Amino acid sequence: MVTEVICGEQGVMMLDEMTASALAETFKVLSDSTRVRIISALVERELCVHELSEALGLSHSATSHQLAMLREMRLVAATKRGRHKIYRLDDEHIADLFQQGLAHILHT
Amino acid sequence: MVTEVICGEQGVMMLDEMTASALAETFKVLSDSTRVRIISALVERELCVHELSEALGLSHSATSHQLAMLREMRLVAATKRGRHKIYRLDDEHIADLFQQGLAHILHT
DNA sequence: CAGATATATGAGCAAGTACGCATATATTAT
DNA sequence: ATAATATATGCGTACTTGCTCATATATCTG
Repeated sequence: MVTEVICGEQGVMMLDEMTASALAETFKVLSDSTRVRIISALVERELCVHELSEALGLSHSATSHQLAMLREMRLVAATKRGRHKIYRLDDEHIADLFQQGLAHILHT
Repeated sequence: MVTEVICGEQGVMMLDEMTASALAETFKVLSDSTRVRIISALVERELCVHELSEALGLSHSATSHQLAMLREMRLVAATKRGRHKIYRLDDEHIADLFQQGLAHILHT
């Protein structure tokens, strides 16, 4: 008699909650179109808040809030120049994920 | 006299909202630790709902809800086998992004 | 100095999200 | 047929999120 294994006889390999949370946290950054657009622009060159908010078509406040979030996650860094604050990408990983994700979207 | 360009004199290259939204939508899938864990398990082998919910430590309902979402996005597919429904990954891209993201997390 | 410009940030709100509960359906076992 | 098992799904709820508004700080201009 053949005992067919259907379910639950082998162990399940699964990422632990802590690592999964850290990973999810990283992807969360790119899960909003505003942040995706900010990063897409910063991949090209560094920009000030004013340039970003104009390109986004959003208020300075909204833009600044998102930049604050990206700063807290150490994905962007800023340098003050006069009354401007110039933002740049400060994490290779995010740019890589962005590029790979974009490539996948476009090849479909 | 040297006119130093500070801001706003060059055009800003930025992804359009539609493409950015599509990209964000993709990353949103991986922006939750439960879904990350489900995908991490399905990368190894196909699994039924019961196995997933046990490994997750979540209710069958919660697990089923997340699987429904992944199904709608065509990232997983299911085959009914008796009273079990066996889920498997059905999108190469997501597995790639997951792997790359994980590699980045671990090398830090 | 006063006024304009550039950015930051707390509060509040509307929309979205992830979970559990209750319930429904389908399949298998007794 | 009845009970148990496996999964799906509508609803309610607690939580999160992304924006605007109001306000604050800093810098530049006249």
